[in-house]
Amino acid sequence: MDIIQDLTWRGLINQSTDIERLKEDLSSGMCTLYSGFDPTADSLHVGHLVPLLVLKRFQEAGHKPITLVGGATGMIGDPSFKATERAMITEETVHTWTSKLQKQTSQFLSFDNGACSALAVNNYDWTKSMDVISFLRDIGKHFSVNMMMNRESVKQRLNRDDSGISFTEFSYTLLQGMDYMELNKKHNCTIQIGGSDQWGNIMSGVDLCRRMNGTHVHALTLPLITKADGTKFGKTESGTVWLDATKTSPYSFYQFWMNTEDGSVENYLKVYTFLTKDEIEAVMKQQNEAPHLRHGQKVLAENITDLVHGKDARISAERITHALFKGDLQSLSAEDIQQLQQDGMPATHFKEAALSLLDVLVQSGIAPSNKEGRKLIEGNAISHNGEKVSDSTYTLSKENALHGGHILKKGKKYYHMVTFR
RNA sequence: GGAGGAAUGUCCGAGUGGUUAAAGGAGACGGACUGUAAAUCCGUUGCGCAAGCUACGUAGGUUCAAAUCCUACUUCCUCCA
Repeated sequence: MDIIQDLTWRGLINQSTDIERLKEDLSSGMCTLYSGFDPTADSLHVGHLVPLLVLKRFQEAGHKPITLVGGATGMIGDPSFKATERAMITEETVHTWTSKLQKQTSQFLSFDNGACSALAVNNYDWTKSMDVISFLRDIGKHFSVNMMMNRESVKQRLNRDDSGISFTEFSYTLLQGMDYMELNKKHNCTIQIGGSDQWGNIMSGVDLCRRMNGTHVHALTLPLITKADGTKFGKTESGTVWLDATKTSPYSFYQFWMNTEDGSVENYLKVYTFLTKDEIEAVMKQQNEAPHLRHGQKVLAENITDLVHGKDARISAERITHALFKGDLQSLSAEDIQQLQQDGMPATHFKEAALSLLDVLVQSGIAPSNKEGRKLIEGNAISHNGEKVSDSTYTLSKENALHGGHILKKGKKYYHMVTFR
């Protein structure tokens, strides 16, 4: 199975310029491809993982991947399919975020792989020194405003009667086009991949390469990952699922995948793991025979957590999971409790010797306010070391601890460890 | 620069002087059922134990009473030989 067949089978191809010619180019030797990541936050999230892993797939198939971080484009803001103008981010913040993303994107690729070694670039490097006149004359002349306005990605900004678009954001696509042209010229990069929302921006680059470099280059977009019911993917109770371990702990990350609904498991296995077709079919066979065992979810969570956080972190996450969901909390040993804390289970330590349950809930962030906390307790949503508690004057202290720790559960699956002085 | 229009809770969106902590929807959270699934059903969804407090772009004003009226400001949208 060649790389395109593999990607097709995984459902990873949404749109491409000339798939036949792309196949030819890929089979006739090493190709260079890139994908860009703009600093819109201080970390990437699970959505970004898709293009990142596709770069890896290409590298494993013998091609050269380039990760581009948008030190320049991040200052402008991509308007594609955004309902409103983005608030400006300060230059300093963009620089900080850019360097964080650079590290993150690099962890998935091999930079020591002979001709196929990955390359990491920052579009700030070739954009910062460009002057206005050159930009307008050399780049701007190749873009038709009429065509730009016809793009689906900016239509809602142009047509809605309560929003608009600034010249700044409208020009974004020129910068991304320039990136592709630049990488094509310097590194003979001939493929750009990105999410399906990036089609317009990628085409800007394809056109610019043709006009300025006289080269034929490819565009390949990946589908937007959604849940089985078509709703947005990548969010949990606590928000976005980040790749940064300090923002989303490996345990929460692992749990996110464990909670995948049955209808999406196969799709996610194809998109997010490097398991082969045969392996995935075997997993799905088991899954379909006994869905309640959640075999598919386990394989999924295990593979992705390994990839993003490493094996040790994954094993820790599994230990926590096993202790909390599989066993009887009361039977945990003192070592188990210690291990849970080391493994990174959400935890809060109090300097006091004892506190009421309500105070603990609020001060540890399990409940956002006293009122919420009371509601949870009265609503029978809180368990302490495995026992439901519905009395808000209940007090936690050394006396009712379990080997020095208190395991609180909110709802069905949110666990939090609390310890006292 | 001129003329007109808009700004409401997490989001969308109703509301044009009092019964409005603000309809409806989405989302979120909790409960039941389950398999840490989906679907379904029920409840909650500004803060406060409470009295009460704070909220409808910002700052003032009118009034017994304002999200609703007036003034200024800010931001956005539409049109202009």
